[in-house]
Amino acid sequence: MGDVADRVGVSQALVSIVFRGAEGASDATRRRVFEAAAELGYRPDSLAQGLRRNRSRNLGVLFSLRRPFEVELVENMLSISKGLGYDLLLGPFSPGREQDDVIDELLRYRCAGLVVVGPQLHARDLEPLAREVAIVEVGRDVTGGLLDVIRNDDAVGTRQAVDHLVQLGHRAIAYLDGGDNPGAQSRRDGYRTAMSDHGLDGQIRVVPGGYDENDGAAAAALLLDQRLPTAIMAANDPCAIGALDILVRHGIAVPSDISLIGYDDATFGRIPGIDLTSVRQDIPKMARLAMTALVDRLERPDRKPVNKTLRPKLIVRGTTTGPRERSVEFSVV
Amino acid sequence: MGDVADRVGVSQALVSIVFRGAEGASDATRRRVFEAAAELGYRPDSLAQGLRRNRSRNLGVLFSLRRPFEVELVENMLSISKGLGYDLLLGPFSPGREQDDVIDELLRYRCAGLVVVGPQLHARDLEPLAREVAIVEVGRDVTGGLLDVIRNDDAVGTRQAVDHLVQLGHRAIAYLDGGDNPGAQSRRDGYRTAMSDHGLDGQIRVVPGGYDENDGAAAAALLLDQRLPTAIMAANDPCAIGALDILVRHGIAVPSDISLIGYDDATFGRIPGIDLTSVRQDIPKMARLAMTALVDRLERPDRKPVNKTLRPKLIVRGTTTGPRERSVEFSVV
DNA sequence: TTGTATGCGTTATCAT
DNA sequence: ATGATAACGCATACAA
Repeated sequence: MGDVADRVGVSQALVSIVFRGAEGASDATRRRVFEAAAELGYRPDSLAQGLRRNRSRNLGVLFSLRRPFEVELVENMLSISKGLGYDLLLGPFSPGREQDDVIDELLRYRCAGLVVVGPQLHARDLEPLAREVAIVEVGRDVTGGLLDVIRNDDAVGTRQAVDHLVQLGHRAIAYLDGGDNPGAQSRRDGYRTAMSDHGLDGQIRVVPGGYDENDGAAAAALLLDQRLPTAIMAANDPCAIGALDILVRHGIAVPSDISLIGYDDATFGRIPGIDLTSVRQDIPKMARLAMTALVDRLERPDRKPVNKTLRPKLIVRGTTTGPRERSVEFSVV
Repeated sequence: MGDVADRVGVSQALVSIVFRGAEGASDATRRRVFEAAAELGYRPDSLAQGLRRNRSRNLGVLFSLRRPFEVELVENMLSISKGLGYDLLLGPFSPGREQDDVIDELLRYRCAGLVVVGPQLHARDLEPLAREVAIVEVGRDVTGGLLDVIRNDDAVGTRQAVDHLVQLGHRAIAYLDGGDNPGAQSRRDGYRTAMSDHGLDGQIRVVPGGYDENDGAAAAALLLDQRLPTAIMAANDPCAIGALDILVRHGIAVPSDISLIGYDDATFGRIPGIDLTSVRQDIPKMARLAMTALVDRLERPDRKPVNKTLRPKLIVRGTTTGPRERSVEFSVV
């Protein structure tokens, strides 16, 4: 920065003003500073900036690189935070790097706020941290004390899916569970309650599964050993995809033999040929809410925690249709 | 840090020594420093550290969050860089953030070295930068001037795949192309040359495609309008998966009707039910080579550029088998 | 083994 | 509108 100042013949302070877009510099000076900077290939030093600024302009996000839903969320957050004038540092979980490690690294970079997406530790482990940094949880099932929470009404989502299937005439509807992943419990509860409300208690089947293709495939394999349902709901899209592959490879056509519904409806990871009926979470909106909640909290630390629940929406596509005749075989509870 | 020093009753410099693990502090002091730090919840400030150290301990990696191969590479690099004592900053491409922007942000954080994975700009655009920071390219088809290059012998990979299929009796082998993605040209060339070497010039069919499921599905759809081959090679795994879904949905069984081979063999994104025959790139090894090349260059800036090409390995799994009888129909060139 | 002093690049305060 | 100067948290050279 000194070089630029020398080149223009002004003080460092002025160059700083120009680069921050702060007031107190003539237009002529601004132009000359930018010119000189371009010629010298000058680039502001984020490290020094962060050090000097009392309140850091760094935000961090904890997530899993392997979950399309989270990746898409992060992509949205990246552009939003840029618009808000913050740097968003990525803190991916990876083999051997658990939540604590990632948080630690992010904090070393002076992140004043953290968005936590994945599951990992329980929310209560974050509460103490919330006194140190602003924390927003996304997609978890918690109602935090000090934490802001942006979540999806997962139970409503699975309920919509059940309603849809029942309306199509299905009764034997199996659920491929999401285990202890974020939102999984609500989704499972929503399925159970909805089935019960439709008088289908006897048809409730929750198959152990998870959030990735492996889990879906394993769950589907379990189903194959038993009497098949006429419809399957999966805890999320990758799970549905994994199940679908197993089904198809065993000669079971979707949707003519079995209807299939996923959850998330992330555009990334969506396989066009499959055209999966799925429960959509409004990812761009969740990203925006999370980032604004975080920034808002930084500006007003004593604001009372936000707890925003979004309503998902079933997107009907090509993997659901009415049950075959053989479904009658199951209809007797 | 001053707080810790006060608490223990020593100077800041000593605390610094202890935290860096440098020599010059008694064991007793070390213990007391760590104790005090734990009590106060002290955490070293990466920003200040980076600012003070002349040679930064920050590295950066440019990649796409949406490509499983690259994500897996990055996951490996994360743990490796940690072991080497460097921080690896993530610079993901995302909608609206092109290569130049990402590089700029990484450089602001004083990354002394960059690993560039994705395609985006051509290598010649990086050459000028290479005087400013150490740059390692991974997976590209370039032979750089100032840049280190770690790559896979893509042509050998597709050749192995062709050899395998020919050995099984296939002749009508179509190739779903990767467009202008990294490595795609070599893979295509390898296919062409291998086919030619087997006297199958007349069977060469390169279908326009790309590196994700969408591309694979679209390419497969094109194939469906024509006479089907007995085997399909895809430019990478997602492309193969996309094609597979289209095939299966049209009642074409894999491998009994058509054999299918992918490329990359990343464990992440691998769908267990599919059991795809694929050309494996040794991702952990590539990650290690890239990181060590980068660190090595930082320590010896004048070292002449490394250009390491790894040999891929065909992993035969469940999607390839001998052609059906009807393949005879194509066997007359 | 330990302490003192200086500077990294930037921002912010206070002058001018 | 512009300049001088201190301070951010830390690492390092040097002195003790």
